[in-house]
Amino acid sequence: MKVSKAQAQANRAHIVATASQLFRERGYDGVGVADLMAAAGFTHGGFYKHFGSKADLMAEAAACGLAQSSGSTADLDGTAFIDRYLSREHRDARGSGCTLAALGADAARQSPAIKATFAEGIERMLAEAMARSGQTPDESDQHTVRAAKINAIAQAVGALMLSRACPDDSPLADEILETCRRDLHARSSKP
Amino acid sequence: MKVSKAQAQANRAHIVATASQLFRERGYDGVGVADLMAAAGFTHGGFYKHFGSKADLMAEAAACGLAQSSGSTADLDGTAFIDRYLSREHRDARGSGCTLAALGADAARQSPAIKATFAEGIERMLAEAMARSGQTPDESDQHTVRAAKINAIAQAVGALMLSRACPDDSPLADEILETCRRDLHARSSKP
DNA sequence: TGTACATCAGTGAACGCGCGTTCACTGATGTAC
DNA sequence: TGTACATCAGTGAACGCGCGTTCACTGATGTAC
Repeated sequence: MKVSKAQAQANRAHIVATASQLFRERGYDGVGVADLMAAAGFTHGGFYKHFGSKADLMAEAAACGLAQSSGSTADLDGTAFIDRYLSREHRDARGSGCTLAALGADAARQSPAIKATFAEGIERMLAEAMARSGQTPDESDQHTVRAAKINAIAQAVGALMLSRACPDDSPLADEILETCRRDLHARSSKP
Repeated sequence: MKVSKAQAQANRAHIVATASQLFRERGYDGVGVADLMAAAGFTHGGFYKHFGSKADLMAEAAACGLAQSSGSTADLDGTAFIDRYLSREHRDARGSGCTLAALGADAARQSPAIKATFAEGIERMLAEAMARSGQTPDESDQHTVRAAKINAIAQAVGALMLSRACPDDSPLADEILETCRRDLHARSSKP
């Protein structure tokens, strides 16, 4: 049963979005092609009509996840972003959360193509963080602002990852989130 | 061919240490039992004379890696530790480097037993960081010092992970390391 | 101390299973006349 | 506009392969007499 060109394109996009979520939840090695296609509502055979290999999809899913997790928070200012990023809700919703924190460590073991996608994702998150903090972009202290954002992103991503590595009911998991949330607020208010 | 009790115990410890290194390099799903036993100098069949399952070994290897990566730097003061932790050498030597940065994201998808081991590892790294900074432990500002160390560890672990997620020759990979190194130095010198 | 036997760490073949990938087939879509 | 045919997204069986795990076997170690 063939399907219209527009439908096929929508199905493809849906597979990429589903994969992006499942990979964030279970890691690249934790999701099989058959798993993934079933989750998207298809049988596994059709996979190779859309993608050359699982690795190809991994690269596309990474790009999709990195674009979406930054885009969805573009409306927030710095303070609200920090609260949401380092919330228990975000920690417990890996599938719909930050791709950097969920798959950054996995990316380190993947192909240069995927690593390049992650580097672009970090640059985008950086650009958005700078836009969010409402700096005037007319000065040469851009350099200082960029450094501050790199520090903040590293701390936020690290805190989220470490919090997730703790058992679900661990007091340490909450302590890491709260401590870094307070510190990042203090840092962003007095530059 | 049987082997002396002492030798068997040494072999077991060697398998755990080898596993700890391989897991840090390739992730839990990236290393097979046969791989691992061959790397340790054995055939795969003997594995189950030492461990109940691969998951059991994963827990032991995590404990081993977390104990060793902190212990090996106990002699350094805060400044030297930061320089070593956020060096290119550490970034490029995942197998012998920090288990938190290499496997923290993987741990989030593993059993509560492994997560508990990681939480203990974070507590140990915290205790050592506090000892390293030479605070007098007689005050109730212990609380403030602990918060500062949590912030520093989150930032350092996040920076290392993000740097590793970038392509090998990426300027961003070095920039993240250098920026966070400078910031952590500034933070630790003026409390 | 010397001999006989039980133990058990390590070997290597074999197991079922799920993985990524391939393939012949289907049938609605899109195109040519 | 209507008819005939090529296209190709999606199906489901099948492929080889490597995984975690099991097992019968070996032979030096450790123990009992």
